[in-house]
Amino acid sequence: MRVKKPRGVFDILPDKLEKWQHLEGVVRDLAHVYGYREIRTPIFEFTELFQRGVGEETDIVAKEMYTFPDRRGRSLSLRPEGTAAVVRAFIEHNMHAWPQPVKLYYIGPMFRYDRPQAGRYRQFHQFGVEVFGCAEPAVDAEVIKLLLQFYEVLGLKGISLEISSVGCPKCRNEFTDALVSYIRPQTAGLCKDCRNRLHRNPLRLLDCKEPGCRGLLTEAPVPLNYLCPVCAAHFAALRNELLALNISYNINPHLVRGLDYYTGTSFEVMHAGIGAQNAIGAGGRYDNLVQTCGGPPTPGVGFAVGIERTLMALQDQGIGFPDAAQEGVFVVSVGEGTLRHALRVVQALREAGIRADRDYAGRGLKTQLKQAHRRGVKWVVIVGEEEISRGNVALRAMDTGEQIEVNESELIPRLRAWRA
RNA sequence: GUGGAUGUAGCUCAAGCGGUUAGAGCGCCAGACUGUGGAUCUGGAGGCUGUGGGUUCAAGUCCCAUCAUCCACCCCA
Repeated sequence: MRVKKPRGVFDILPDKLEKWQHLEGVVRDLAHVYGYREIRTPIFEFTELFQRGVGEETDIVAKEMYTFPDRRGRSLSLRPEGTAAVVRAFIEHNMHAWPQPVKLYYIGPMFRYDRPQAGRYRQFHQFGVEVFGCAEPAVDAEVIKLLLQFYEVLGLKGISLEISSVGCPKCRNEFTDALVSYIRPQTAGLCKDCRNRLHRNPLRLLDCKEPGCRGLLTEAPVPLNYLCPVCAAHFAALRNELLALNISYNINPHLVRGLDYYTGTSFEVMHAGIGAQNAIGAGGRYDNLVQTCGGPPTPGVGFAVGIERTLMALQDQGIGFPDAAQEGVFVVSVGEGTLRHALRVVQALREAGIRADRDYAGRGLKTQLKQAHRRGVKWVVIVGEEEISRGNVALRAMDTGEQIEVNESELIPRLRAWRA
């Protein structure tokens, strides 16, 4: 039996990859302009990093990690998200001694052992930014602005931004107590999942899609009403910053992020039309994460973008990218013994930096032209016995069918002039 | 981990109630057209019908299992 790819992963073929490369270019340009520098961390880390960083109780760590022992029995895991590793690197390289804030971005594959579905894969790709060492709401606003501008540059419409604050651990504990005591008398009306959430992670009750639960929760306490004065002031200041940046948003008091490390600000960008997994980018503040991972107390804020989901959203809207057209030249040889001559022409073009290809087998002229046509090249150079005898080659424009004969030495300057 | 749908050529799909050599369109290769692409016509290659069992004289078709894909739940980007 043929070997097939594992479940939930995919190949990216050239046609598609050109879209990826365009998106990656947008990421790099934008991050650069905003003053972020790229960091690359390993694909795997000690399992403990994610247990401590992401949280042992989260589904991601509890049941979705690719975890395996290395040859000495240490437990390693493929990274399920990007932030924990960046935090580890921040600590390990003493970045707190760098000029603050430290602004980093990353782009690369992540791994989660989930059941595949629209917009969800076992190996997927994220681009994200992290800012360390500045607790100002202005930074929260900056990363949100960067996130939105990313979609804007790509041309994606129909996105919505939702923001909220889950508060610091102190506010969160108060809120959780209030929520549990509010909902406990009505436990019977909750769905099975929510009865479970009540014990494991009461916050998630707010996120339930069951109409019955939503009904019970309309009047329930929300984190925003339990913020301590500091967290409340931060959230108010963030709203002002967003206003200054002309960013429109919805406050979603039921917005809940799935990772334990979030504190305060949280936000999510959604796009309808890519299926049930409609979050295409999300993030928030994590002011305790660096310390939790063994570093000095350092505030942080960042986001992650799902690249596959973003590309899906673009496709859903029929947004094409600037065609990475098959610019280039196809060299056709005609007649006995012209293959060698065609090789020299191809080589000269390539060494001049012009994309050039040819037929290797000396097939018929018609066939070679057909090849050139199908490749979509704009120019064909015909190296034929007749032209060679005059020291020339023929240059044919495939779009107009116009064909002229030029001296071989003029070929490259001529192509260069026309390329503009 | 749970539930539903679907697996036939590279792609999109046919094949009566189980019946003889599994077809078509598109694509691919070639020829018509030994010096000119997109059109037309002709021919060719390409299949263990996802895989493994079972029922039957006979299975693409019915049954079971398994794998994969899609969709949804859980969860998340």
